[in-house]
Formats: sequence, structure tokens, C-alpha cells
Amino acid sequence: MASQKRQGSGDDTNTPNKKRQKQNDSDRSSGIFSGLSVFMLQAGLGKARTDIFKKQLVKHGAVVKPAVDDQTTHVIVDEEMTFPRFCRIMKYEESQVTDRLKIIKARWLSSCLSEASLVDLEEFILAPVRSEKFKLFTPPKEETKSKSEDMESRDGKPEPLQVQGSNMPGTSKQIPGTGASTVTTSPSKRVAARGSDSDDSNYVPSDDDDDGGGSGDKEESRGKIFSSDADSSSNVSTPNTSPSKLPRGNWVCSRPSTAYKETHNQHITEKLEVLMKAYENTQDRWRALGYKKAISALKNYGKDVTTWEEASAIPGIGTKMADKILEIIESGHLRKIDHVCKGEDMEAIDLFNNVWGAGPTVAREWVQQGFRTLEDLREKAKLSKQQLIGLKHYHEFLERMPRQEAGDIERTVRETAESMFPGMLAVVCGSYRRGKVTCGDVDVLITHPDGKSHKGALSKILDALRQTGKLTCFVCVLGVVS
DNA sequence: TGGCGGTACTG
DNA sequence: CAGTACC
DNA sequence: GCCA
Repeated sequence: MASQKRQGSGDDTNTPNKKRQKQNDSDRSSGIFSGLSVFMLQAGLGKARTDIFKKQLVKHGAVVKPAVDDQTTHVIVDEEMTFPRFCRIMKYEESQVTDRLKIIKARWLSSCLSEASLVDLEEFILAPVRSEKFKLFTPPKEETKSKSEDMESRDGKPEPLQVQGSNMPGTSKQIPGTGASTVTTSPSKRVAARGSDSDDSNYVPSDDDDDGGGSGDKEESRGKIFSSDADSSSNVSTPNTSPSKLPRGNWVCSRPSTAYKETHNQHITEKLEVLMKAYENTQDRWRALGYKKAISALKNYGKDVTTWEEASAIPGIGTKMADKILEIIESGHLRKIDHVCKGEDMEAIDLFNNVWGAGPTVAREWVQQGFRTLEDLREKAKLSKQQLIGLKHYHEFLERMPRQEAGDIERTVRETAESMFPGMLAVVCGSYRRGKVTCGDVDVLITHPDGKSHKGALSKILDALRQTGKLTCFVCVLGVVS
């Protein structure tokens, strides 16, 4: 993996690429923010949106400051920000704020970006209380009150843009805060390992979504992945006093997957994974979920478990699980495995379950109908549109690509999307972003900060990709399987 | 004992 | 609407 | 399966 970490951070600004060139030119001509020195106050906006705005500001010529200094011309704040709160956060005396420094609500940025020009600040200025005391501020002429709540379109309430993804359902997702769409490359359904990843959201440290259950366990890239990038954002003041209730985290998506220090209890988790897979394929997913959490907890437990008590004390592991763990520790085996796996042709069920478009139920039905091979399916089974595709590309969908290839795809999509629409932002997510050595797909989140320019963009982007020959075929768009 | 994720397609 | 599957 |  040569390309272990290509452009981690500053990416777009300076890429030696012809295509890029052209894009820069167009940006240049509309370097609408050039000359501005801006400080983004993250409070209320959230890190994600702040980062997007920063990126756009820089892209359009502004200088983004890590703090307010005497060069700073503008401060961008959340829509709900009030002047007193602003002063509190910034540790300013209200009287020391002069009108040299423009305190602007974020919606101004959105407007500028969608208009592709500097919009009049007037209605976006944060007024210093409407009292009179300090008139040093540009008095907002009409309507001082925070007009915030009126129109529901607070700041960009975009409506969801659909994007594409794999086929039906899950593929397209809409991001709540801003109009965003995701594009994902091939459908990969891997070994049913991900029935619900909800699990770790709450707090089981959980493993990162390791895909390959058995084999390639910790092949996680050893190198750190995105070292830079992230932090630049801010350590803005945002005192701990701020209402930070939103950012909590420890989701898999927010930590690089390199994280395994060492693998513990592998001899145990190996066995449990077999059972988990069996339950996923057949019975209830909830039992499988229990196993998944237990396995995850075990992997993350700092050391090898040696006693029943120790095991059952781990959150996510109860008495039954502890029993099984003990059995494995002592005998090196789990009788239940042989038992369950002989139940029915787990072989075939597993095979069928990996057909994109078929799940545990359908796989089971096929087996009951006497099918045992993919050939059987192709010849005799009644297949839905989606399953037809899934069967045709059975092996391909199970394949994973080397990280570098995913990087190439990511770059192609990003450059295409960002060069087609001013302000459009394409960010890679998923396993690639988390630093996986191989990727089953490439997830690219495409958004526009103004909350509306994303409409209809996806199909145009796809068309463009198709015309350059980069895209040879697609499985579906907006839920339409083709 | 009930919850364990949210959402969209298919029939 | 229930069942199913996807991420 | 686990947990509240």
C-alpha cells in the first residue's frame, strides 16, 4: 500500500492537476471572500458545519483565523448566538467590541456561497443587545430582534437530497443538517457482519467495524491516518461552559480503525464469531447482536480473560455468555458450534445470504426449495431485480479493493463533483476515511453549504463521470435499480 | 418483559 | 401494511 | 444473546 496516506488534509488547495487548474480559475474569479480575515466561533454551529464553512472560506479567498486578532475583520457565529453570550464566550467586555469587527451570523456565509458573491451584511449582523448603550455597532436598521425563528429555514434547511447509493434503501441517506447526498460505490454486503452497527454507538468500545470477521482481522493500517486535518479546526474558545450537549462520540465513524493495540481473547472471539454468524444467517438477529456486542467487548478488553467472574463483569457479557467463554477457556471448544452448524446446510445458507438482495429469510427459503449452489439459483430460483444483479456480480461484490484504488475513486468523484458546482463539497467517509487497508466500497458525501445547490446534482455528476468513461455502469440511482 | 436503528423497496 | 434487506 |  504505497499510498497509505495520500492527501490527508489540506487536500484541495494545491493539487497539481490540470483539471484542478480550471477549477481554481473559476474560483479565483469569484474569490468572493478574498481580503477577509475570518474567525469562526464554533459554539452552536458544531464542528462539522464549522469545518465546512472554513473550507469554503479558504477556498474562496478568505483567511481563517484560529483566534481573533487585530487583523480579523469578521467573526462568524451561530444563528442563535446572542451578543451577551458572544461576549461571555470570547471573554470580551461588551463595551470593548467595536464595529471594526463584524460579527456575522452563519447564514450570511450560506447566502454568499449560493449567490456566489458578497451579500450585504446588514441583516446578518449580530446586534449588541438592542439597548442603546453601545452604539458602536452598526445599528441594525430594521428589526433587530433575532429573526431567527421565523422562517423555518433557519440556516440551510435543505431538503434532503437524495443521492444514490446502492440500491434500494439504505443507500441514499440524507444528512439532516445540510443537504447532502452520499454516493457509494459497490454494494458490499460482506459477511453479514454488520447487521446493526448500532451497537457501539452507545458505548461499548466495540471494535471498529472490522469487516472480515475471521481472517483479516487486524490488518488495519498501522500508520496513522489522518494526522493533520482534523484538529486544525478549532480549539476555539468555546469554553467548557458552552452547552455542549451535542458532540458526544466514540462512534466508529469518528475514530480511525487503526486502533487495535493488540488483539486479546482471540481464541475466544473466534469461536463466538462462528456462532454469531450462524445466528445472523438464520435465527433472530437479536441474539446475534448480543454476540456481536460481547465479541466487541472482549476484543477491547485490555487483557485475556481467564475466569468466569472476570468475563461476566464485562459490560455486554452476561451469564450465558460467560458460561460459553469459560467453556472455551477450559476446553478450547464450544459444543454449541457443532450443534448449530449442523442444523441445516449452513454452507448453502451462508452462500445465499451473501447474494446482494437476499437476507436470512430468502436464503433459508432457497435452501428449503432444495437449492444448494449459485447455479441452482440462476437456473431455478425466482429472483428479484436486485437479486439478479447480486447474483450476477456475486464474487465481485464480495471483493474488496486495495486502499489505493479506493483513493483513486475518491479523488475522481471529489474532483468531478467539486469542479462542476461552485461551492460543492465532496468528502470521503466510511472505511476509506477510517484508514482501512482494503475497502469494500467508497463512500463519498456530497454537500453544498448553502443547503440547496445539491438538488439534482447527483445525476449530473454521474453523467459527467459516465462521459469521461470513469463510470461504466451503475446499479441504481434514487432507488431505481437499473 | 420488552427493547435492541432508521429507512426504503417489494408484494 | 408487513416483511425484508440495506448501510 | 444482554440490559434496564
